[in-house]
Amino acid sequence: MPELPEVETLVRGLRRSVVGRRVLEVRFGKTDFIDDAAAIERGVPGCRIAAIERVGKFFLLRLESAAAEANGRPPAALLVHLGMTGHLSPHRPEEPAPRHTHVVMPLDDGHELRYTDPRRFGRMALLSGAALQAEIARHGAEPLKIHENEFCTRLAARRARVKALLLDQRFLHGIGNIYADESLWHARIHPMRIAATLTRGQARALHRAIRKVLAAAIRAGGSSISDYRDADGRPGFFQIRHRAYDREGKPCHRCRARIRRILVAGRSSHFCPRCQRVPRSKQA
DNA sequence: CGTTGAACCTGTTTGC
DNA sequence: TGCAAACAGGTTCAAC
Repeated sequence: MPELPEVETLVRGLRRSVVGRRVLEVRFGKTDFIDDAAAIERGVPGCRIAAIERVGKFFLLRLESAAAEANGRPPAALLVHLGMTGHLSPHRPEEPAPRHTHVVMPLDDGHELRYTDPRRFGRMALLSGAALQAEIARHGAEPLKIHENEFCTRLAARRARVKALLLDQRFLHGIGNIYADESLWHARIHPMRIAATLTRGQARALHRAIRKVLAAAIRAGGSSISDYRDADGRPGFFQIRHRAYDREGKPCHRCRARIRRILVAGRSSHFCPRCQRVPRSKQA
């Protein structure tokens, strides 16, 4: 569910509601998606949430603790990834917790921060210092920050299918299946095109399309396909502006040809067979 | 380097 | 109607 725009929307909501709050306690349901639940149980209670950042599809809850400072330990951060079905938001304790609520953190303002995730493809880890740096370093550039020239240069060096590359978090950090398909539609590029064979103009168009799509999606509060909600429980609205994703058989908004769905990099890929021409060579 | 398929897990939708 | 298969916003790993 959550790609960069959804995580960004959630981060903005959480900044208003939980930054500055102190975590009183951490309670767990299932913990098989957590790197080291015992470390979280030990290290998080008593900490103040000093800041919340988004890194790709990750949340970074920066923690401040008097104990760590006194011992000269580097500040820790709680890293959270929502996987396919994760959700993170504050609630009143009297509000019944839905099924699959696996982490509950009561805060000093009477609310509790809950992590809910039916499939448990998400991830949570308490990291600091070198381990935190390493985790961030293994991922690629932020798609809204990378410069056009660098984007084009890196694309030109790769023989992978462009869709596979957009989904590769070491190439760009934060794009998932929805925004890959939407960006390729806007740039009029077939998902199976080999990255290095794109013309400079096409590469620039893709860079521009990614920026445009992500920015518009953030303004719309993300895409709600079935269950995504922001920190205040409201759905996003970008799904009504999808041009390719989940539109198999529906008319292309540019040329009315029927949107097709094929498998690329093991993922459903939606594109317009007329606007996004098949690679000359073969395939698709 | 790159691709494919499976695995992780639960829920919902689709097809016969 | 009912059950099984297919599919889902993600990531990782083995095998080729």
